[in-house]
Amino acid sequence: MKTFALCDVNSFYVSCERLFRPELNQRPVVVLSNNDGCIIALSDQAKAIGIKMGEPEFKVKSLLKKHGVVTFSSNYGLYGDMSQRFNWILEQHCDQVASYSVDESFLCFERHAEPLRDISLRIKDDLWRCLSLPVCVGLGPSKTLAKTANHIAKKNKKLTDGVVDLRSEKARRYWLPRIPVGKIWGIGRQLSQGLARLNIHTAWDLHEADHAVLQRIFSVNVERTILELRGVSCLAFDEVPQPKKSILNSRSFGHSITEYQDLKEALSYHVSRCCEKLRAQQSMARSITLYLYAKRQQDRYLYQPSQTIMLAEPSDDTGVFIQAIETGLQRLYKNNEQYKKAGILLNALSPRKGHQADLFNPIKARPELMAGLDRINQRYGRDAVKFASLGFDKRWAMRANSMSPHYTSRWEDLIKIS
DNA sequence: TCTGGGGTCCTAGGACCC
DNA sequence: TCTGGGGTCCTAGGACCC
Repeated sequence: MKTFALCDVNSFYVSCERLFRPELNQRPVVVLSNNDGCIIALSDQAKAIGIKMGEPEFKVKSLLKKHGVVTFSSNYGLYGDMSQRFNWILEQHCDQVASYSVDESFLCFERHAEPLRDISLRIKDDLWRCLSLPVCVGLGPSKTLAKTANHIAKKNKKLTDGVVDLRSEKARRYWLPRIPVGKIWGIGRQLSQGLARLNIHTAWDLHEADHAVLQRIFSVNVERTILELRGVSCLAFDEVPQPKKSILNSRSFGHSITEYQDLKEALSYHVSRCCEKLRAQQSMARSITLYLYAKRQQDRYLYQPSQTIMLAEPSDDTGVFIQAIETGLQRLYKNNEQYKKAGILLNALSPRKGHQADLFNPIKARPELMAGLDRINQRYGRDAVKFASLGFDKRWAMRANSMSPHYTSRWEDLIKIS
């Protein structure tokens, strides 16, 4: 019998910052999103003050100040590196580890000598001892139950010691009626409201519901969730990450932008990042979409034009896509518009291997040039070599006013002990 | 004045075909 | 006044996740 475990780091970004600033361990700490916009990670102490996940920073500025909350801009270099180390430790305890996101991984146990609760507790101790990362572990016969168990462990750290096991019917009968249906993986706000109209309020109510009927009313996903709650595993383990089916890169600007040239530089930057990811997973793309965002009002962009361009054949050459930007941007650009954000989406991806060139419409591919570009930039840092259309002053650069050092990934940021 | 970014999957609807 | 049925493919948009 297979058992899934979900290991999830508590307040991951905050915990990464605290590793190098242990004096902050009992203090309220928050981490801001890109552009120092929203709060995307909070310590328990910050939650206790009443700060909420996802809130814009400017709205709680006075609260942060009043309680002396320590604020960080997000430092993705650091978090990415810590995430790798997190997985290395997990791999020492289980030979099947699948990273699900930067701060959580699924483990799959099929044969194990010890009780899984003991293994889970040891994983937890090891992560704390080696990386100062506090985690909770959820166990279950399906991924959804493992996720749910993890949620329960987080909400009841003292009672459960950070490990909850939902493999037995008895445990499910006890816990599922205590979980609001909206806390189940895959049930968001809309679905919770729809389910409430059918008098389904808790995870147990959903567990008991008729899956075929709910499939017709909602979708196959809801049906799958119900089966998973009953312990029938429907979601694959996916140890090897599947290649992405679309690749997106976008950023809000530090200040609004009106000039064509600045937009072109920003879009060229995003295309460069997208193409790097594309080549890293050995894919080619045939479709590129440019997005511009202008004027915000009450939670949404008023004006959000986009242009999709289909190439004659798939490519992974940054230069080819930069040319496409020019075409797209000329169609999109409006004089005097205040642009807030721009992005690039690559779609219609296919594996590079086995790619067949168009006999009648050849596009000059330069695989050696692109490979060289990637090698140089990996070694000497991002954009050590770049296309001229990226420009040189990054007038659109985002704000990041309280970034911590790149302790683990830049020589000059190494901690010095004197 | 100030509101993140990167993904996946599903569904509905239109175009098109026989 | 009356106007089929079935299928595929593509796109846009929404819901959800972290």
